[in-house]
Amino acid sequence: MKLQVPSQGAGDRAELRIDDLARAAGTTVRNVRAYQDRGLLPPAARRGRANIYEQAHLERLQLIAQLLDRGHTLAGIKELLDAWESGTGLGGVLGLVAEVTAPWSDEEPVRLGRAAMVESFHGVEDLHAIDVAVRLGVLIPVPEDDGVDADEFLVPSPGLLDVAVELHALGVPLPAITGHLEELRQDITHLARRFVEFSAIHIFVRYAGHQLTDQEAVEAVGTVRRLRPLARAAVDAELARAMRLEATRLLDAAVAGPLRELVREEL
DNA sequence: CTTCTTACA
DNA sequence: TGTAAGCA
Repeated sequence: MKLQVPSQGAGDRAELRIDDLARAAGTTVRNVRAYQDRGLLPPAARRGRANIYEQAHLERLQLIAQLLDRGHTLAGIKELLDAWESGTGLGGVLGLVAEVTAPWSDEEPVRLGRAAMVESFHGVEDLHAIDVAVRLGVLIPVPEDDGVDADEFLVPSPGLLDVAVELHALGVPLPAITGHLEELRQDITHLARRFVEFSAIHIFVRYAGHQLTDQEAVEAVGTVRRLRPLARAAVDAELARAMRLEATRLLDAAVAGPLRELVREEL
C-alpha cells in the first residue's frame, strides 16, 4: 500500500476518451459500447457530448478482455462481475476490497546502497542486469536519482534479492539470473491469474444477484483471507513434487551406477 | 469538423 | 463485431 512502483508514466489519472480506452484495452470502440449496453462496463461520466472514462473503466475492460480471451461468454462474465459488485457494495465497508488489494507479501522493503549491493555480488557490477532488475521492480531507484545510475535502491522483496545473490555465489551469471526471473515472472503471473479466476468462479459466484447479508459478508472476508495461504500451500506442494520429478529425471539421464541411488536419497 | 450513436449486415 | 450514415 505504501510501495509505489514507478513503472509507467506518472500521468495515470488521465481522463480517457472512448477511443483511447478501447485502444489501451486492446479492443474496439464498438465493443466498449456493446459491453456498456450489456451492463458489463459501468456507464461513462458525460461532459457535454463527450464520454469521460478513467482507469477504473480501463481495468474492468482489461479484465473482460482477459476473461473473454479464456473462452468465457459475455453472460458468464456479467454474472461474475455482478457477484463482485454486490460483494464490494458491502465489502467496501468491511475491508473486503482492502483484503483483496493488499499486497500478498509480508516482507518488509529495505533500502540498499549501490555499493553494498555490488558488494553482495562479489564486486560484480552489471549495469544491464541492474537495468532489468529495475524494470522487474526488484530494485527501485530512490526518488532523487533515476535509472541505473541511482546511488540507492529500495528493495521491495529482500528475499528475492537474496535468491539472486545465492545463485550468483553458485556461479550463475547475472544475465542468466535476470533473464530467468523475467521468465518466472510471466509464469507466476499466469498462475496467479488462474487462481484468482478459479476462486472467483467457484467461490464468489454463489453471492451473485443479491446484496450480501452480514453473515455472507463475514464469510466472504474470511474466504479471501484464506486465499493466500491456500494458494501458497498448493503451489508449494506442487512445486516440490515437480522439482523432485524433474530432478530425478535429470539425474537418471546424467548419473549412472550406485551413485544414482545415493543422490536420489538426497532428494 | 470531430466525436458519439444508431442501425444494419 | 465491423461499417456506414446520421446526430450533437
